Amino acid sequence: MGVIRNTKSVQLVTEFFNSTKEAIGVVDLVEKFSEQMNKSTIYRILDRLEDEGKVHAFLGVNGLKHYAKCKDCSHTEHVDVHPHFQCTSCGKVECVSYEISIPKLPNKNIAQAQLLLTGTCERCTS
Amino acid sequence: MGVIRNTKSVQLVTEFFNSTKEAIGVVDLVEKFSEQMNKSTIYRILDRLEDEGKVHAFLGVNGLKHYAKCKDCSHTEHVDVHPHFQCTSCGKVECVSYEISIPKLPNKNIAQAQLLLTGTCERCTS
DNA sequence: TTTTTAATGCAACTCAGTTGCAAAAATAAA
DNA sequence: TTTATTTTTGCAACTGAGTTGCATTAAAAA
Ligand SMILES: [Mn+2]
Ligand SMILES: [Mn+2]
Ligand SMILES: [Zn+2]
Ligand SMILES: [Zn+2]
Repeated sequence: MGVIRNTKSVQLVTEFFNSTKEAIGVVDLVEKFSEQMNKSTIYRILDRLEDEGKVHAFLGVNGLKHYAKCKDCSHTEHVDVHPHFQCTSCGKVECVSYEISIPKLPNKNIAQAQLLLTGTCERCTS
Repeated sequence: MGVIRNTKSVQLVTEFFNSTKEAIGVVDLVEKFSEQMNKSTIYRILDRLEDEGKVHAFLGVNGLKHYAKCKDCSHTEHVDVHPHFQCTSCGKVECVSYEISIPKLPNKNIAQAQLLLTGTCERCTS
């Protein structure tokens, strides 16, 4: 497909995802890079990185799109079905290393499962 | 809290939820009742029904809010932690009777788990 | 360097969801 | 039943995430 070009903006976003294990919501990303690049550019870069298998996306509790770096994914093989955790206190969102057991349902063909866990993180759990 | 008033609009929405087991997205609801009531009214009625425990809400794959009737919930006790299924072919969305096993994570206090299953439903599975 | 093709900025747009406020309807009080 | 009180509704305008068309700019290829 599209050969992703190594632009200044792509570099910045890529570097950011390499520097953190946490997931980040689009709003924060747009804000974070508001001085470096346009809103549309971020959305488009995220799209590209996503279908290249560099990052993966999921929705937080509020339905806001979040992104995090992929570990062992590629454009052709997107092995990224793990739960995500969102702290209702500090807002931190992260990937959870845990195998989701996909329930078998009669007469249904379940292709994917998205599990979103909410609660309080290590820092916020008193 | 607020004593929910038995208006014509509330009746219509309530009757609808009593008539189906499927979940329905807000867009479809707004469309369905577009001749009977205003968009804002639907959203407000859904809010009220939700915190009265009459219906429960969750987000579909696209992040669109969906509603379905509650089985054993009340205002004080909202026992509604089951998975939801969304057919990627016909768009049907429904509640799944299946116990979600909430993973224990070290130093995290997990309060809630939302599981969204996607695939093809009975009718769409050839 | 020149040519080709992809990426960007910008501004305008879409669409789900919200809000303030005056009018209408439901319930409570008289 | 009539009147007073409180909730609900319609409407129109707004918010905020995400998208789009198009002209310009920057990468990569030739
Ligand atoms: Mn993840
Ligand atoms: Mn349900
Ligand atoms: Zn936290
Ligand atoms: Zn189907």
